[in-house]
Amino acid sequence: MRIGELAEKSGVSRDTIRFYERNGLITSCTGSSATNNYRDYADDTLIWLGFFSGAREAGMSVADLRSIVDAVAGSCDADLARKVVREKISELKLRAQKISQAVEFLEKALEK
Amino acid sequence: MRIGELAEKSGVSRDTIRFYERNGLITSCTGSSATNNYRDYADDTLIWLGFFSGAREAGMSVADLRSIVDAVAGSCDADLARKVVREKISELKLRAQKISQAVEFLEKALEK
DNA sequence: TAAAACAATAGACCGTGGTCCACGGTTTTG
DNA sequence: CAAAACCGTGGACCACGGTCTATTGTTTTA
Repeated sequence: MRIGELAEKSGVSRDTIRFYERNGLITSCTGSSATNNYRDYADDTLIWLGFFSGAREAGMSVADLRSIVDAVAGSCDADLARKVVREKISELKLRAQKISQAVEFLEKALEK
Repeated sequence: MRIGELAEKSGVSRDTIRFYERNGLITSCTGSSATNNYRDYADDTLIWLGFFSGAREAGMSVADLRSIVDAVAGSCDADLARKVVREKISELKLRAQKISQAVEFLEKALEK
């Protein structure tokens, strides 16, 4: 899949896709048909991009995403990978708590 | 209360407090004892700062906080104020959903 | 009363997360 | 085959949320 199609399907702009790639969130094999150097993306890149968009809205940084990708896809050390992912999960849950507290504060403000 | 004490008690740096004030999140009456122009904060500023810290971690922008403060403290129009606050609450809940989804994605990644 | 601690302002600076050119090459399409 | 549509790179630019510095003025405190 080329960048335009990926952008279209994922709802992530070409520029942002290139930005993510520069930052190691995704990879592309430069098509083997050597006449051009267009990026070629695997189908599952779409899945990842979907996750990234949601995760960004959930408050994760690009660096966070990077470390997840490195852990999961990099497959350096399975145990370490799991540890990284679990860590990110608990960070997310902590953030969810902060949200509850903020909601609570605001609801109290409404009551008054 | 002067800025140093407020910073100490709230855990928010002096610079950030002044930044928040510049951005309309808090106000101070310049002490009436006119020899200096030191900021003087009401006690409840501490409460607000606590909320702000949590809300920032929850992913709210300074502009979001500004509109809440304007609505609640500005007391322009009570109904409108409630509307603004409810809106922010639902934004927060949406974000919480994004978090659940991200957690779900990551937990699935762990299973594999 | 002198030094240390605190405060004010203005403005420079920083990382993050993109977004937007400009320019040149490649592919598609009518 | 020419024009339109697409892609690549590099670098400028942007908003956001602070943070830091310099300079000057005010309190505290020993």
